[in-house]
Amino acid sequence: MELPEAKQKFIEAWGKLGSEWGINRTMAQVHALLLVTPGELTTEEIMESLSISRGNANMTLRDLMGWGLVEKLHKAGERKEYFFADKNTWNIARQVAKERRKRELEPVMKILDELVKVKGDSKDPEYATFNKSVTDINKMAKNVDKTLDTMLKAEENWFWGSIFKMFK
Amino acid sequence: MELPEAKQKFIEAWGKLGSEWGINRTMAQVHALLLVTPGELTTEEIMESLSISRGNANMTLRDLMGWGLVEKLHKAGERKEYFFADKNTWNIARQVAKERRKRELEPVMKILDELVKVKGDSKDPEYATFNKSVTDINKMAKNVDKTLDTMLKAEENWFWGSIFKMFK
DNA sequence: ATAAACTTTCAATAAGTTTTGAAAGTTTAA
DNA sequence: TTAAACTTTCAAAACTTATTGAAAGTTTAT
Repeated sequence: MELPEAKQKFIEAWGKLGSEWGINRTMAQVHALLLVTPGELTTEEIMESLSISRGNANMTLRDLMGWGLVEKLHKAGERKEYFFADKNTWNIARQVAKERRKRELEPVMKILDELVKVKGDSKDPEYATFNKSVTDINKMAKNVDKTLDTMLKAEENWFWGSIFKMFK
Repeated sequence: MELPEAKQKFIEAWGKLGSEWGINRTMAQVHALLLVTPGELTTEEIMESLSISRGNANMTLRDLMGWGLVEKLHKAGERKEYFFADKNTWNIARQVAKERRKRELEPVMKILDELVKVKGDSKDPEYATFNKSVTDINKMAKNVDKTLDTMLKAEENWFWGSIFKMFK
């Protein structure tokens, strides 16, 4: 397989995975493009390379910056803005984990905390079932949250090293 | 908060979380409904309870069974089919992890394995950048895969216990 | 065999999401 | 200032996904 075809495949695969995980396909593709590009790209080049409109490119880049996955660069004496992605895979994973925790896990945990407090007659199967499910899910959410917290602070080698020592 | 309202909130929250993670909202809601229901429900009751059509209920229940999260039950002397969810949170998490690994992680890993093999001139920044990103992501995918594998085989207490001992 | 009780299918439609592109806005150099 | 070079916005259109509901299919009891 030649390099340009391989890049194309990578961009497609990343886009598909993104869309299966609730991330807009184009956003994942722009990210993938920047990951396999040495240096920076202009909006123009991204539009061209992925055949997307100016508006789409602009919004997608904005979102990617909002996720902390892409940064802008101004070159001295140039009008254009250049974009590049942090290419450290562990940083990417942490950044995504951090954002999703904030945007999705935290709101759900807040609701679960409320629901765990709901009082009722524990002889009533309706109540007992509700309470058990909510309590169990709440515990799991807290475990996930703690683990993410550790991950966010961890160095990659230490993290996986610890995991595999444990699960040997 | 009263029980019916609390159930409603739980169903909504679960539906929202599902849709953010690439799982159809209705599917997550039906699952949530079954999680807070003692015993079983008929298609009719699910339709009624969530205000969805017969066709939608049927397909959603089929999907949930495909994910291994819900089972059918035939009661002796009755024509109707009854549905219930496994309420063990750890089983649910494992089941979801198992299916997503099969449906999403595995196909991507197959492509990454191909892309890692692509040859080129390592002096060429285009190639070097591509190769590094793909190789790094491939390694991370393999780490995730191994961890999931451990999780699938693990007992809940042991799993979290090990994780927290490590990350103390 | 028949019919009642139930389940499944799927074409049509609705709802939701993404993308476009032209117009408005901004910045910079001269 | 002005105008060129660039970025941002957003209403409309395209596309994607989810839902409906009626018709077809299946099962069971008689």
